[in-house]
Amino acid sequence: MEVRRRVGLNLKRLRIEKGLSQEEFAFRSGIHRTYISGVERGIRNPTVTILEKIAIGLGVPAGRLLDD
Amino acid sequence: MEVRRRVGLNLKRLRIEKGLSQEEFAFRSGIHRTYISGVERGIRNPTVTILEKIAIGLGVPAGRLLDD
DNA sequence: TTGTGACTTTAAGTCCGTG
DNA sequence: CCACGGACTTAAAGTCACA
Repeated sequence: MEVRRRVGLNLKRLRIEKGLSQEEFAFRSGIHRTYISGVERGIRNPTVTILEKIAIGLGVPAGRLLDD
Repeated sequence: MEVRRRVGLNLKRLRIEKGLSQEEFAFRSGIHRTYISGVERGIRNPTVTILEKIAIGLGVPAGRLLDD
């Protein structure tokens, strides 16, 4: 519940830092746009394989997505 | 696929460092013992909420479980 | 450009057990 | 103490039309 929100905020922050829209990022990471939207809003509970895809798309270590 | 193995190895290493059996750790972290077994062997794809439970049980930040 | 509800398919996660 | 399997319930993965 709480960790999901953290992941979502980290993703959103890092994505915007990269200057990417959700749609652009979705394409880069190979995940559907609406799914990315759900992760950012903390309503999805992604698995580690999804976390890895997101991290690769952002160019950061996967662990960064779990930072406080 | 690869990230799962990493998580499993990290969990196993940290759990053994704590001197805990899978069963003891499963109880501490509130996860079923057979599931812990599967995560350690890399055949499970845990969600971030499970990752958090595991990290709390180990007393480490959740991101540590994703270390290389 | 993003949020949302609804949906089907796949896998997460639990519980019983065995060697 | 652990790997592993079968059967099961719940939730995630993945997609869509529309606001």
